[in-house]
Amino acid sequence: MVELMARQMDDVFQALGSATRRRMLHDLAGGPKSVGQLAEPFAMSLAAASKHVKALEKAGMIRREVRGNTHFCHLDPGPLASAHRWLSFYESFWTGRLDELERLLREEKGTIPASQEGDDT
Amino acid sequence: MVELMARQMDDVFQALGSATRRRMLHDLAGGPKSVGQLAEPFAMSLAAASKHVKALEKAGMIRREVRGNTHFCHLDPGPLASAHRWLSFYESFWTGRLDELERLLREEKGTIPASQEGDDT
DNA sequence: GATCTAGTCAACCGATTCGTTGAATAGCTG
DNA sequence: CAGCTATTCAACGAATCGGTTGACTAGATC
Repeated sequence: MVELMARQMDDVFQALGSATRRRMLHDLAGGPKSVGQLAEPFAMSLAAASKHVKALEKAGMIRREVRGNTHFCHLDPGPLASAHRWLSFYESFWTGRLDELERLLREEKGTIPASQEGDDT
Repeated sequence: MVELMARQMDDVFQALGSATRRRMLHDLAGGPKSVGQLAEPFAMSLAAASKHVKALEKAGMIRREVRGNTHFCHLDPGPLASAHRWLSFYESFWTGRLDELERLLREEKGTIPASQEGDDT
């Protein structure tokens, strides 16, 4: 199941809404890193960086593997794929394929994807 | 120029980090809507909805056309395309094409001057 | 002109965010 | 054991967020 509920989508996009965390994800694309390694590029306390890691973890984009003293963070691309998929809905819009967009909108009238449904306040 | 600066990316992802605003974007995909029309699905004051619209506008995802009394909002897909493109960097990760990811990372070494630690195995 | 409608603005409030610091935990090392 | 390393946790403060209400502006309508 690739679709995430609205709440999880909130977490994912909110996590992505920080250059610090985007940079961390990017660094993680090169392979697993410890929290300390992730924190290194930034002029902030380790505790602050640790909170960013926690935010990414909460959003499901990081998987933590505690080995001895150090916590290794692995990138989990699932939520990124979900976000990408959510945005793809609008792809026909920026590629100019409005007919395709219209098809998507019509098709959707029957089945409501969770990623498009905002329910709470 | 498709790339946005980090600050603008922050605005875009932060704007997307709310189910309310995602719903507004989705409604806008069907065509331009007034602020009142965008606010209608939600159990919140018009002023609150207006703030959400402003957030989307600040992120560049909405274009406003004031005609007489009412403000018509048009979807501007540019920032969505940027976000989509940003996420595409990780696409090879979730499709399992790790070799492609590695190529992207290597290719990027030349173009990005930031203090990134090079750790090739 | 009076009034209704569409929307913004400013002030306010409670919750959350983003950073700090100092203390605590747990593993490694001499 | 003492002490270093890696990391979290708790408390705090400033800033921002998401909502409210009441006042305001501007266009439409009678």
